[in-house]
Parts: sequence; C-alpha cells; structure tokens
Amino acid sequence: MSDPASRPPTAQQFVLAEVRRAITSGELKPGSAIRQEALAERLEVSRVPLREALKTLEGEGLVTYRAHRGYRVAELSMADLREVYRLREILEAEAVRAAVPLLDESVFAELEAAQEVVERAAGDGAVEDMARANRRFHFTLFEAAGMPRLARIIGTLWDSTDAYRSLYYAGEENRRHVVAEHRAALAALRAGDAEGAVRWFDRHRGAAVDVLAHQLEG
Amino acid sequence: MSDPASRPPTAQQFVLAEVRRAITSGELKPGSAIRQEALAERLEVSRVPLREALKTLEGEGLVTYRAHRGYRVAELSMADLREVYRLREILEAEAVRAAVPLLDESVFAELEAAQEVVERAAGDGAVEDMARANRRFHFTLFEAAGMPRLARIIGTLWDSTDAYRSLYYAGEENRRHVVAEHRAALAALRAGDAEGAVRWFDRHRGAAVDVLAHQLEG
DNA sequence: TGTTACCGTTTTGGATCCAGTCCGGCTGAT
DNA sequence: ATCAGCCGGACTGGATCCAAAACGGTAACA
Repeated sequence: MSDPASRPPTAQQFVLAEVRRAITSGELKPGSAIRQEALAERLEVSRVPLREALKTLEGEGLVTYRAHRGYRVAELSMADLREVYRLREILEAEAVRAAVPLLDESVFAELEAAQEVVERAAGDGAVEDMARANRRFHFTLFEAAGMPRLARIIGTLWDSTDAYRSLYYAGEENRRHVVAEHRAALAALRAGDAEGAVRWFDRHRGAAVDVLAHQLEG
Repeated sequence: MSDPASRPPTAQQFVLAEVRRAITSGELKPGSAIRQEALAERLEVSRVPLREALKTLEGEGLVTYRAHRGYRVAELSMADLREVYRLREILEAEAVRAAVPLLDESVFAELEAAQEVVERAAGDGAVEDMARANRRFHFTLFEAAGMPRLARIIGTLWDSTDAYRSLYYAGEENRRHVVAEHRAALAALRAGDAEGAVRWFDRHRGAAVDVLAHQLEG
C-alpha cells in the first residue's frame, strides 16, 4: 500500500491520512455512507483505529456522524460554501497581516520554491501537483504568522472544500490566474505591503468560489 | 452517576460530556496526564469509548496527544491565550455583524432570559450558574448569525480557555462588569447598532483576558 | 391498496484480551 | 561518581468477539 518505512507509527495515523486523502480527492463521494468493515478491510486494519481516525475527521468537518447510524462523507450546501469562504477571507487576512512583519529570507525562499512548483505544474497541467504546491505556498505564509491555532483553523476550512475544488485546476485559464495572482501577492509581500497582498488573495479566492459555486449547482 | 433517562444514547457521548466538564471546570488539571484505565473505570465504561471521546477533545484542542504516550490536558501558554482572544475578537465581531440584521423578537427574548439568569447569579455569587448563563447569552447571539461553522469555531475557542476562566467570576467586581457590559451590548443590539455592540463585547473580552493573563503568570 | 407489525440481516457500539512501546530503576563498567 | 545498557512493570495501540440498534423485506390487517 505504501512504504512501511515512511508509514506513520500507528495504524490510526496511517488510516487518517489515507481516508482524508480519499475524501479530499473525491475518491469517497460527498454524501456517501462509510462502511467501517469494508473500509477497514481495504486498508488492512481493524475497525478500532479506523473509528478513531473518523472521529478526528468528524472534528474537522470532513465527515458527519450520527449515533448508531455511522459516518457519511460531509456534503457542502451553497450556504456552507459561502460561509467557508467568508471565514477564510477574514482569517487569512489576519494571518497575512500578522505574518508580513515577521517574514524573513528563509520564508521567501520557501514561498518561491513552492511558487516555482506551482508554475511548472500549471504549465504541465499536473493538477494534483499544482494543488499540493499551492497549498504549501499559502500555508508557508500562514504559518509564518506565528499563530498555530489560526493556521490550523484555516487548514480545516481548506479541507472542507477540497473535495469540490479538485476540478478547479482542470481549467487552463484558472491555472493561469492562480500563477498571476501568486506573483502579484509575492511582490506585495516583498514590498511589505500587507494590504496589497490581502487584496490579491481576496481576488484569488473570489475566482475560486465562483467556479466552485457553479460546480455545486451543476 | 447521572439520570440514565437523560444520559446520551452512547457511552462515548456520555464520556465526552463528562470529561469535557471535568477539564473546563479545572477538575482535571492542565498539563496532567490522562490515565485511560483509571478514568474509564471511574466512569464505568471500557477504554474504547473513552478513547474516541478523547479524540474529539483533541480536535477541540482541550487535550494533546502523542503516539504511544497518551493524552494530557492541554496547557495554555501566554502566546496561546493572546492568540485565542485575538481570534475571538475577529470571529465574534463577524458573528455579531452577521446576526444584527437577522435578530427578531424570539432571539431577544432568549437573550433577555439568559441575561436575567446572569444577573441573578451575579448577585448571588453563583459562579457556576453565571458561567453557564453567560455562555448561553453569547451563543444565542452567535447562533443567530446563521453561520454554524463560525459558531462552532468560537465554541472551541471558548472551551480552550474555560479551564482558566473558572476564577474570573469569583471576583465581585468582575461580575458587576459583566452585567453592565451585557446590558450595554443588549441596548446596542436593540438599536440595530452592530458596531456599538461589537465595541462592548471587545471591552468585555479585554477585561477577561487581563485577569486571565494574571492567573496564567501567577 | 396502503399501513403496520414482525423478524432476519446488516451495521454500529462496546468489552475484553493480547502485543508493542515507553519509562524508571538497577547493575556494572569506566 | 557517572553513565550506558538491560530488565521488568505500566500503559497505550489494536484485534477479536459479543451486544444492541437500525434497516429491509414480508405478511397480516384495516
């Protein structure tokens, strides 16, 4: 299944990563029920570690739970989507503002490394790589704010829409937008212009939410 | 232990409520290790539902977990405290602004009912009752915003400081402040003045964080 | 025909037992 | 006296088994 050497030290951590990936990648579809026995068998563990992993995912909002009825992959309503993006707008702005005065060359180096991968993947149409590098780009910045709870909350908000976002990067034009917005935001960050960066990230999100909203209705 | 009729339908939900109460009330002290066997026996369940409850609490940040080393009651550093209150400031302001245009008479009735309990408890020095009614007051408002994720995030932020807040209401003067600030905020809400209410809540929090910071250092 | 009660099956919830890891103390060598 | 290595107890992680609740289909009844 995966290299045992790089496998987490406990089964539940392995299962957690695996199920999270399956959900955010859309492999497990929103709204579908999770059959514990079947899933546990597929991952070659017993139901106990799976159940603990599902409890974690419930806390993150990726699955819903009802007593004696089990877990389902969470679904996003239109109102949910708007709420998630509104919260991201507020919280990411705070993270950027807090991060800007703390940025040093090592952070910029990491940002630019991530951005390079984003651009290469965007050119190649490597959707999966691009999504991962994009996340690294943003969270490098968020984590530089020195507010671990904030970064964690933003992370769960990202996760809750990942299952729907998978198609966003499929569009050639969308990918070009992402690259351009990242560059503009980076320039603003370099200049110490927090508000400028915030504006670019707002535009960045706005484009994504429009596409996602379309997905959700179709 | 408690009335079986009102006991949750699953052991883990019962355990979850019980352990959460024990932590937020300070009965389980920050930093102390959680011995699963002993705690499970005290609650008259096996370790399985206890472990699932602890996973939920980990997601809320009330306990910390390290593989093969178990759970500990979370500790708050000074930086953590500042971060939690900063996030509350931002998120609660959003909740209030979103709620104000949606307030109707039934919400005001609920707010005033809660406020009445707060005032009576404040007068009697009934610390436990006051804390509960205070929470009901604030969350009635937050939930009126129609943003369930937002209310949930704010809830976890409240929980993470509850263990330290227990002493705040012990001070006679603090209790009077709370009553006065609630009244002022309510008046602003009645007048549809969101910004005014936000300012009162900010002052409300500011007073609490100062006292808490003192606790944390002493 | 529509509805409800029943019963077997499926699935989840929980208890017990075993394996693996961690921690503290002891021993012995330097 | 200090420290590395080993050993035994304590505790966590996981598998299996059993109990209880929910689901689906059938049949009896209004």
